[in-house]
Amino acid sequence: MTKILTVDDDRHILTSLSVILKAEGFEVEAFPDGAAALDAFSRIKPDLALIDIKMPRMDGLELLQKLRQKSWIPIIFLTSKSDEIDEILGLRMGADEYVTQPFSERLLIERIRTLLRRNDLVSGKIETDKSDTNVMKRGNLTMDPQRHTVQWKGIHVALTITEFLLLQALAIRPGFVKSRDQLMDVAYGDQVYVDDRTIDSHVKRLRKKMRVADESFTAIETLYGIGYRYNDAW
Amino acid sequence: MTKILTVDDDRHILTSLSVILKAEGFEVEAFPDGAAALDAFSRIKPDLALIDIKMPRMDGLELLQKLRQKSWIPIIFLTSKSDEIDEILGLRMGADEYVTQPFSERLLIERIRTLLRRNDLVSGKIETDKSDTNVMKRGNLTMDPQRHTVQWKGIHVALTITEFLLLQALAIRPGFVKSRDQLMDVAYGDQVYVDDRTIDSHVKRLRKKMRVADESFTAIETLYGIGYRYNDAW
DNA sequence: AACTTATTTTAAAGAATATTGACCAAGGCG
DNA sequence: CGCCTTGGTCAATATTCTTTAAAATAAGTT
Repeated sequence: MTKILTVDDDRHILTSLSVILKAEGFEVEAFPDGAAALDAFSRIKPDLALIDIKMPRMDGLELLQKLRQKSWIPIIFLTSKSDEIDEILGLRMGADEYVTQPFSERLLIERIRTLLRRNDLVSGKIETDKSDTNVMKRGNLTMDPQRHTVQWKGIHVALTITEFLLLQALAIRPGFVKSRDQLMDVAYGDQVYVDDRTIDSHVKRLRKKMRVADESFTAIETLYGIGYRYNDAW
Repeated sequence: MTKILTVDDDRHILTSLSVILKAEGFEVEAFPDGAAALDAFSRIKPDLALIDIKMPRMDGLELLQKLRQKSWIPIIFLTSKSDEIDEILGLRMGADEYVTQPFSERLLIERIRTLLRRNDLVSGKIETDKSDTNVMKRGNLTMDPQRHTVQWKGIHVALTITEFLLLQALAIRPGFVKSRDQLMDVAYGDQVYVDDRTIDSHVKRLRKKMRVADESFTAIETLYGIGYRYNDAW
């Protein structure tokens, strides 16, 4: 059964979400704060997460980043209309979708189903190997954020954290162009700024390491004047 | 349901628009400024946008340009009678229509319906694939700004940014002539000026690349002394 | 047809962007 | 501490793209 993780400090919203989702046949695991959700994450192995962007202690963006170290399940943010700034950041940092509060029930469900469908399609449906939820497969690429391991065509490739995050940022939506700024955000979080050439440098190292496993590795494309794109032919 | 995005810094107008549009059975997503609208755009996936041309921070023209990087939904500008200069600019830059304030309710609705109808006709109705955000289809042409991909009759064609923007500017309104100045504005934004021959050069390369995919490509027509026109026979 | 104007094409200079190797700084760790 | 890994920056080089100029062709005009 499809499992959804919900995180919101507002109890009311949390229960209302539960009701809605359960009515749709989803299994729901609800948490009042990011820390608790994070701890339980590996045990629960949800298929999708619904996260409030504004929370005390650990906010949604921070949680997003931490979760992305573990898994690349689809993540939907709950935001209020006025949170435009966070919206930008969240999107750039690897959230998949947004739902603004107060949210329409129908809309929310629709978004969830779309994302689940997309993920099934992309990962090839079979890969949803429940024994190890957080292993991600995209064509020839396999990444396990927990163990920090990467395989290309089954061959292990040792990456540094930055390289790993960069690859993850690229591979999370195959075929989509990412500007260097976007990649920066995913890999470093906002605030931090590095030179564009630094990204290039990492891409260079990434490609080089991948080519050790596969001489004809070309899955990371350069789009002149735009950014990079991950594209695994398969 | 047909979704309309509205952007205006005047709250009164924003609400009055909402009332009018909702009464007509449209779904409305309203934003007080360009930045917010832009951020939310991909999530909302509107079928049409109504934009005030005069706004603080990011003005309508700037927003238009940014939106055109993402989508070619019909866009209507709200302008005051005295904004003739902007009108010209906006038209050149790819807006579809104008409504001058104070606007007649009937007129506005009429314009909206016309544009929606046209768009349905042009895009062939079915193509409105909501699941995949901003893919644009015009007859044999498919463009995806997020992936930066172009297909002609299903065959992939690799374009540079300028070529991409130019093609987009042409294809956004099939059958309508665009002067070189207009094309320039869309591709570069106003301010920047390049020689007319430069446009020709790009058109030449565009045609050449398209002919690789399709030897008999003729969708970009030259109108002697006037400009270029995109016309996909279908 | 001769003339004028506009477009296409070619070729090449010029600008912008990307790649790469080298270097240095910071931090981890024996 | 000294060694090693990693990450960031720089600068030289390579690549790709854009623009321009000029010649060739085409289209409109008288």
